[in-house]
Amino acid sequence: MFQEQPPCSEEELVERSLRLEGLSVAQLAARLSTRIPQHPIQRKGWIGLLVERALGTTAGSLSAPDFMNLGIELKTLPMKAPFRSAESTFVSSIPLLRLHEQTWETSTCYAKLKRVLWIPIESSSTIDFPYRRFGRPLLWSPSEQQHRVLADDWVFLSTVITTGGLAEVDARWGEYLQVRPKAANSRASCAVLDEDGCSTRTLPRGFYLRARFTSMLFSSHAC
DNA sequence: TTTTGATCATCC
DNA sequence: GGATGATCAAAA
Repeated sequence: MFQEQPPCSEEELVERSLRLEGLSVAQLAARLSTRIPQHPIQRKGWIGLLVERALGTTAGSLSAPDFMNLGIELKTLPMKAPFRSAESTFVSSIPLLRLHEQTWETSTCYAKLKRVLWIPIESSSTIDFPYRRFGRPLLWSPSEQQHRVLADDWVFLSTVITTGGLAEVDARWGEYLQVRPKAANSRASCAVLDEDGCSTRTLPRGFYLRARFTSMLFSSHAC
């Protein structure tokens, strides 16, 4: 199956991504000689994989930014209207047993958020899936203000988790970042230490960016 | 089985 | 309508 070679520079990646603007899902799928899954439920994550192939990502399933050599993470972003993202954005799984070894600066979360190539895609249910179009990509790094809030969120949530408070944490915590389940289903489990330091099991979690935040991010870069 | 890619479906 | 918790698919 057709796949682009990895881009050698940020400029090349941006140039390549700009060529997606205005393309429909059907058009990009045709260029990559692939078929669109029939059922909506089979399309979860499919757009992201399609764009990865179109742009030539290199990280595979590693816990690293998609373009490892460039330090850039790729995210498709469903937009229900201009500047209105429809969903939260998964950032990274939370390594519950090793989180205490990380700081914000060394975290896998920050590794992905320090530079992101956002590819907006129409997601309104009024547009048939194949006809949804890609918007103008945005190569973004957190502003000083955004960085401050993200760092605060991460430190706060991570501190609660590493001190055994995970059971209390839910998705309402955090201003820009939130903690939510990241698993095949609610019966999935992974190891974690409880508040007494005893090994137990819990639902795997991940850090997500709130839709409110990604909407803001796009409106602040509007021309 | 785990990590990636996310969106679905329900509850408020 | 929006946010939260649950879930689905591909790849390794």
